[in-house]
Amino acid sequence: MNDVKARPEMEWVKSGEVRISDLAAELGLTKGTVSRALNGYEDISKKTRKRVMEAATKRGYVPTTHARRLAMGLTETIGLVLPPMPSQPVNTFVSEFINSVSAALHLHGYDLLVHSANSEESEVEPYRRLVQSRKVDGFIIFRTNEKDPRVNYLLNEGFPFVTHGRTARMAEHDWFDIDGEKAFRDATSHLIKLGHQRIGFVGGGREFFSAQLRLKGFRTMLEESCFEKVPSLEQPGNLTGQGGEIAAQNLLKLTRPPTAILCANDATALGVMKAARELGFTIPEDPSVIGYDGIALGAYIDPPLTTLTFSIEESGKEMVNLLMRRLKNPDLPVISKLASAILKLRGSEGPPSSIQNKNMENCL
Amino acid sequence: MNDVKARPEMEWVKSGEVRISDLAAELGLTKGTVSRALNGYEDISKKTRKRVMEAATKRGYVPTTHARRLAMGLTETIGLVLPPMPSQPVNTFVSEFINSVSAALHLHGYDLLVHSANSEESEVEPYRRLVQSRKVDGFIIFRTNEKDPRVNYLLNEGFPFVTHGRTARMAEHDWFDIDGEKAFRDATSHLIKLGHQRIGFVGGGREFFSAQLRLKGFRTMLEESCFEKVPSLEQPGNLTGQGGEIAAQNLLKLTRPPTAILCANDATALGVMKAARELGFTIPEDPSVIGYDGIALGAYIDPPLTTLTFSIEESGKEMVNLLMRRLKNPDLPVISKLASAILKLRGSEGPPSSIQNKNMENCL
DNA sequence: AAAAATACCGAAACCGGTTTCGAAATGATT
DNA sequence: AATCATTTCGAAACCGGTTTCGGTATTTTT
Repeated sequence: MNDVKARPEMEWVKSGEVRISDLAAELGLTKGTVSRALNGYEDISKKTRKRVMEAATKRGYVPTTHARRLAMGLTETIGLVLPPMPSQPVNTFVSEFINSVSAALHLHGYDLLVHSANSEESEVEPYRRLVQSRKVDGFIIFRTNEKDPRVNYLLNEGFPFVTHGRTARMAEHDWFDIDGEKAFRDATSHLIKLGHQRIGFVGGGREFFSAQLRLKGFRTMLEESCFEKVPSLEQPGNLTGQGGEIAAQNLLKLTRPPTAILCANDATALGVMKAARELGFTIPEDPSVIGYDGIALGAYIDPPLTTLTFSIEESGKEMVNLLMRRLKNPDLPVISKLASAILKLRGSEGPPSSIQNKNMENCL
Repeated sequence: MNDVKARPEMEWVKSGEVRISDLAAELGLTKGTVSRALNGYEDISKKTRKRVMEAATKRGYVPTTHARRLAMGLTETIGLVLPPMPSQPVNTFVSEFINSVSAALHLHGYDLLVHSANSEESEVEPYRRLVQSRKVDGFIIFRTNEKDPRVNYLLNEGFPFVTHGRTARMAEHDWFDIDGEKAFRDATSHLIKLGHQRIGFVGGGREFFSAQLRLKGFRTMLEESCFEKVPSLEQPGNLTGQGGEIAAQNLLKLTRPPTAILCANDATALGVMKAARELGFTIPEDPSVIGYDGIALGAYIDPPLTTLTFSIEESGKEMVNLLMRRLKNPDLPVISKLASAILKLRGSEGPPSSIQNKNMENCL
């Protein structure tokens, strides 16, 4: 082992102060050689490589990110823009999702840049800025709308991204989604099997594709079971507790109120439960309530909220996989992945208190 | 207006493709001149500056971030490392906080880099990596422990950061915190005024400084009101619903159970309420329950959860202010800011069902 | 009108890495 | 031993900006 002559001023206390040129000078090599040694090029002798590696670890050399990225022409960073939040968000999806995405990206050596949307400007503005300043290599988009300006912009720009949720142009971009339609078919079927004959539905805004798909699942299952359509049992909502309250009031004041209410998400379901209580109804006997999202808090209320749940962890991982694939080869065909939600029975649903009609096998 | 001769190939469709050298060539200037013109240097004539600016906007020139940062020797990025999350978080603090911090940083031209902590490695490892690779200029830290390795590392490294929450070394670093002690004095006082004589407390882990301060506030107010100390009324918790359940079982099985239970956070309170229900107790008559965090969903449960709430928005803003100040001048003296929580009465507390002793003015 | 001051811009170094290219040193071949 | 192939490394260009310095061209001063 050839011991390098120790310098008198051995003050490498602070980390991150040693540059590649320092290493090179210390070893009597050039920057280029050190760089190649560190990056596993084949044209470096074993001996030199070893010397370089040892010196690097000893001195705690870590390449300066910006320099490396500039030289290599990439950012190794993925952008995630938080959509404007309701003043009081109800579910923890966002933080769990960020956590999962960040962890998955890290495995690939990527960083996560989180921006917040300024509600005063256009929805695509943050994306435009991020693209133009070349701060990111791609985007993770969630909470998609059917006609999504962000998707339009990025598609037009030819910039890589993956969405959580489908859009009208889903054939043109990679996406990951939960099969909300199937989820709501399942939930509806579950209620029908319990004996419910009148099932209400509280939806989300028309702009949310996912909410539309959930409604579709609900309708499909009713049709398959030969239920007649009752438009008044389908109430619009807005994915918030307040929306749920209003919708529930409308539903429960009907001359023949539903014996079960399916909600587009858990926040809505909580609003429904609150309104139902205030109107003197008792859950789950009358009416049953089912939500969607699987929020942890649902387990602590009375009765515990039955809900459709899915793995946010998995969502993040899968989306990162899709995005990494896209970045490696931009010309690959578009792919997508559909995961399913599972019905988590917790107690806010049950058989209807009075089984009015026993003619359940309508159309079988 | 001197119109630049239009080029035949006007295909600047894709944004982000024009470099400063392109601009310079087009204008017959040098890179340096264009750069100075764009950055408001005084040694550029009005005419040239105008020409440059117009060409820049016309061509949609945006400087490449990494190049600029490398040249200027800064990252304009702040790091935020997500602490390992409970598998099912109940509150939305993290997402709201990220949102607020990100927005505030953006106003200063800074980006937010979010990392997730790998639970297998040391808590400081992500910080070390971020520091060494020079990816960030500073950190936002939250959920501090009394003895916090992250704080120790960064202080030792002399690296800028601000914490949300105090630490044992709070005299050495900038911090922002909610005055949990005062908050719990207020809440305790409120319960005493309602007539409660036996008040239980469910705390957080000893490692969380904030939880300790809340306990202190509780004790202080009891002392001031000349209540005798009853150790069994102080239960440990872990800031989760499960912890609340266990603690509540212990409290409510006492021969003389408390008529009110103060909880270190809302998740705990939810657990307490659940356990109380299951044991046949009725809130708020017996016992009253108060939480801390102000989670939005607390308004939808039955009864709505009375809680101590504070502005996460403000927290984020203030922390960014503190950090920006520190970055501008690292040698400034340490400062801190304490904000207060307010008691949001929603219905889970009230007078005790049986006012046992009327000797309320104990020591006044 | 000559000298001095000022305005304005070009040239070049620099930030800290990566990568290409070619040359020197070493080893293999005949 | 001369020739050719390999191994190994240095030199230099490059990524895309910023900033310092110095030199004309233009004004202002005397």
